[in-house]
Amino acid sequence: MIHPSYLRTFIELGKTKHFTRTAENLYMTQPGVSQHVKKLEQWLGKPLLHRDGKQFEFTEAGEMLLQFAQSQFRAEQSFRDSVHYQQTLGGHCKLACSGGLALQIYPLLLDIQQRYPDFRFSLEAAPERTIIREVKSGEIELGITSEVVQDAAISQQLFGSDELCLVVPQGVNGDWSTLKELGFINHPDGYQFATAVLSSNYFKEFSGMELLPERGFINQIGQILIPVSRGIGFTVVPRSAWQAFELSEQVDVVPLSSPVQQPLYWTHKRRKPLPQRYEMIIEKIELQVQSNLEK
Amino acid sequence: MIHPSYLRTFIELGKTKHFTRTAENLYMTQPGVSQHVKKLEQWLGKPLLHRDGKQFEFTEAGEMLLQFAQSQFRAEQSFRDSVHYQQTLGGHCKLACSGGLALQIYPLLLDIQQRYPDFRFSLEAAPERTIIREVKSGEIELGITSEVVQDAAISQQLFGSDELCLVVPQGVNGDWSTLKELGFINHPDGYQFATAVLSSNYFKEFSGMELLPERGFINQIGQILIPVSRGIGFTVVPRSAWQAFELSEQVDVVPLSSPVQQPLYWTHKRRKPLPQRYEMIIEKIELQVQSNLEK
DNA sequence: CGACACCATAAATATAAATTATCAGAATGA
DNA sequence: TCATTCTGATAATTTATATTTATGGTGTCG
Repeated sequence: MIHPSYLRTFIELGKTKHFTRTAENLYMTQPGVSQHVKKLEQWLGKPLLHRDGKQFEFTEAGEMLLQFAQSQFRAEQSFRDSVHYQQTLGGHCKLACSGGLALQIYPLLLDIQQRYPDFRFSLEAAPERTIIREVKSGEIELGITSEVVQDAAISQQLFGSDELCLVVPQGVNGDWSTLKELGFINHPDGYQFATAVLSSNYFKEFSGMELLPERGFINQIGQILIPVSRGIGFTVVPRSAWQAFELSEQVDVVPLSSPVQQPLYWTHKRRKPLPQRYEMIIEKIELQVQSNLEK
Repeated sequence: MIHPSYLRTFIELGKTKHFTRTAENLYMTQPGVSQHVKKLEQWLGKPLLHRDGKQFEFTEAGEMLLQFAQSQFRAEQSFRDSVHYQQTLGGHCKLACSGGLALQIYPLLLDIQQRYPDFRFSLEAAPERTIIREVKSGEIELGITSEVVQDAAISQQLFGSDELCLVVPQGVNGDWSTLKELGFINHPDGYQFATAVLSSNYFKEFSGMELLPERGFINQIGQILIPVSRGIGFTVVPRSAWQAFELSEQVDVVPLSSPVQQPLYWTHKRRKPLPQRYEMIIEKIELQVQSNLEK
């Protein structure tokens, strides 16, 4: 890319149409202006001036370069302005969370965007492991996870919890034998969730997920409970996922003797403080999660 | 403005997130990368990296700079492309001519623009002197004039002519005494035109415009002939202006014993060859002017 | 705990840009 | 018409800038 001071010189030459006066205005010497123009011509590979002795006119390329140079300087100016103006009610926010939470959170984000159109949101529904990986890589800036991440590069804050629900087809009881017969509907976090719930509520019978027949796998949050509602199997999902299921009355939630709370952590890079624009989002999401617990 | 090579380095750092590897990829040394980043930070007045020992993350300003730098490079690339691609069927064409011709020419330009939307036209209707001045200053690139300009910076080519018409109210004869009684309706080129026509057709009686009463002055081409149509005075305009007058049947054109042809010259800067994009325009206008003569 | 990987800093060197000095052509004015 | 002034181009020199080399400190991993 060309040295911008050459462009500045050329812009001034466009105004004065006079080498010597250009030099004076820019506090340089006349040969400097000549050399700048020559550099620009070498760079573009085209003459910028029709020269006729000491007279000159701008060529087509010259006129175009004037336009371009000015646009580059304007772009720089507006960039510097935007850097110095801290944008707290706008900007690109990149988040990721579980599918169940995503269904609840997305409307909140849209509300914000409607009120403050300078916001732009990317919300990804993804499994825990993916979220953690993407936070570490910087693809997303703020994740919501339930796992505690053992990584010095990651910082986490507990802000709420989501109860894990054992969901069975309508009218089915929660006996171990029934569950074993039904079989398990798996999803990206299925093994982790099921292990947590079954090991503490069926500690006598449960001895590992490998012994339960897996009846299917689905990674669309809206669809995990469909096979359950049709009597095909049982599964374990966060309460938020069950609440978000449109046919929630066609499945039953088995009351658990020892409920399992799934903690919710804000998860982001430790060394990179979250930009201010996340403040409002965090506040709204925490409110939403608290209201879930009260139901 | 900042040296672009710093930006290039920063872009590479954005890709590698690694000083040493950035240096290798750009065939420079590691301290060079550090110094480039430092220069950029001094320039912006904000840190670009959250540093933590040898680890780092981009700050908000850093992310913004990455975006900006890439957009600057893209802009430069597309500029260079556009310079090397000769645009013959598009671009900004700046023309000026008399009002009468403007009325005829403007539809031609709009036809062209409809077919080739990359064109952009500025057509100014102006008096001769204005046209010449603006061609010299570069405000317009191509003018149509009737005068021969004695100026080494201007180049002209004869391409047609427009007949000057002595226009009187309907039913009025062209006797000198009648004209003198009617009085003159003046316009920007009125004295010049009238002097040319009257001195060669009324050479016995005519002895200067000062002796004719001036009944009005108007610089809108569509309105010059209105006072004439109402019997208020006579005037002299190019045939193109009379043809363009919507009430042309409400005025009479006096047949002249010695018709006066107004030459039409393409007028532009001598040292600045007309860009190719004017080719089609010139062709169309010349055709139009020739068809005027045949009427 | 030692070896290595990584980035920062300072000094030295290399590169690039500015100025000075000078020339040549064109406009200006007596 | 001819000297004078004004303007821009070029070459050589100086100055400024950027890059590299050398080195140091810190964190990481086996």
